Amino acid sequence: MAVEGTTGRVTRRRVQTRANLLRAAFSVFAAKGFGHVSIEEVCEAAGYSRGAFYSNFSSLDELFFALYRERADVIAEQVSGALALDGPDLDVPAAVDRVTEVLLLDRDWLLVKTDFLVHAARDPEVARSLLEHRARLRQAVADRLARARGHTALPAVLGDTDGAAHAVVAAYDGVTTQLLLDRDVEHARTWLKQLLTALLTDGSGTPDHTRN
Amino acid sequence: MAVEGTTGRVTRRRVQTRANLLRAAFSVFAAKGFGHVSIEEVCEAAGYSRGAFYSNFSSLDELFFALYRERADVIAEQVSGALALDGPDLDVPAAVDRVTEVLLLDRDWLLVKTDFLVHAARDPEVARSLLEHRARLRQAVADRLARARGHTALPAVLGDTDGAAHAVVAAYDGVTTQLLLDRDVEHARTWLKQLLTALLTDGSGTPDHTRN
DNA sequence: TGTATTCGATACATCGGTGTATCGAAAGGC
DNA sequence: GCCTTTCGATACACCGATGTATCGAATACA
Repeated sequence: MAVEGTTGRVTRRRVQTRANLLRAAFSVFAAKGFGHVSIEEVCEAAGYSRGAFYSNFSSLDELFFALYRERADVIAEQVSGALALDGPDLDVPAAVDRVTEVLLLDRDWLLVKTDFLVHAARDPEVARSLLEHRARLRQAVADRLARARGHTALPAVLGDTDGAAHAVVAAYDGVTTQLLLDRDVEHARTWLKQLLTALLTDGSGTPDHTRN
Repeated sequence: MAVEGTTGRVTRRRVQTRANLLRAAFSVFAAKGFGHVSIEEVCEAAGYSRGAFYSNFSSLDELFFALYRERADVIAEQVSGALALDGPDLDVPAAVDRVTEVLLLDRDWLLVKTDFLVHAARDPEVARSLLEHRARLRQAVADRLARARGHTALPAVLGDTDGAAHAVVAAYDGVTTQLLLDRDVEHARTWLKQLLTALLTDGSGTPDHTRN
């Protein structure tokens, strides 16, 4: 069944097991990667039988999708929060710091996120959904940049705030790729800050690199 | 068998079938993604039986790895070529154009490459190998930038040419991510050029964006 | 508390993929 | 051209995962 049209009954236990399955699935997906995970593995990790699984989801894809949406929404909120945190204008560098802190937090999430990316890259429908999600986040960045206009002049090459927001996302994606390989979160953070600084300002900052 | 220590005989047919298997595997991997591909599928696509497969490779992973290395080396050569193409100094923008052209050519390759990335992200051994490969490419970029020093001043935020090379790679990775989703190669190219320009110079360029 | 209903565990049939062993047929050396 | 060696196709046994059907247990509602 898995998909309910009408809510027959409220069922308290059900939401619990569903949550447990999702949580366990996250670990398993992060560890093995989507495509190398069986339904049974997820069930075992969660401490349920396959009966429970099929009662809540109709396929691994469905669970994976649900899992991604849930976590992605949480992250999006955190980012929006970090962006909106200070007053009506002011301090791009500080905002950069906060956002960087939030974005490069959990390696497991990056793994799952990348898995979802390659999944979306092969399914136009999923790709649309992911593009929209990215667009929303990017818009939040653009809005934030617009509010800071005048304090920090953007380089002309990127165009308006929208172009700059694109650049910010690209920088994030780029740093993510490297982080997935070298597993050095701290370095990734400081380096993302540098990159964003280079992109969003016209000069002066402090270098530091010499890494793999 | 699959792995030969001593070359018993030259065997002309063998190299042919091996090449055929690799070529077919590339298509299949690009279409379905590693982890959703069976040995049988590859064999069928190549027009061989599983006997041929096991005679040439010992596992799907081995084939995938061989496949990646082969293509990656080709790309690396092309990039190096594009970088070294003009005289002992001169014209960063032109080099950017050429490299951009080479890098964002084949979507299928980007798909396979990303699959390999997530694979490497979960296997430290593979990650090491991939990091080294990336380091070599990045070094080529750094060398090229060093040769252009004086013509175009780099922004101080990135540090030396090495830092700048890091930034170039990150920009490429970032644009790749977006391209995987929106499938717009032309836009990705022009945009990568913009990004690189923004990163490698201190000012003045021509904007153009308004995209998803 | 009783009872209708939902949830999830167990059992079963099935299917697709894997790896190996065997054997006929190509291909290279002479 | 013969004969040896290698390559790859076929056949087989096996396993793990899938999806469904059934049934007992847990839960909401009266």
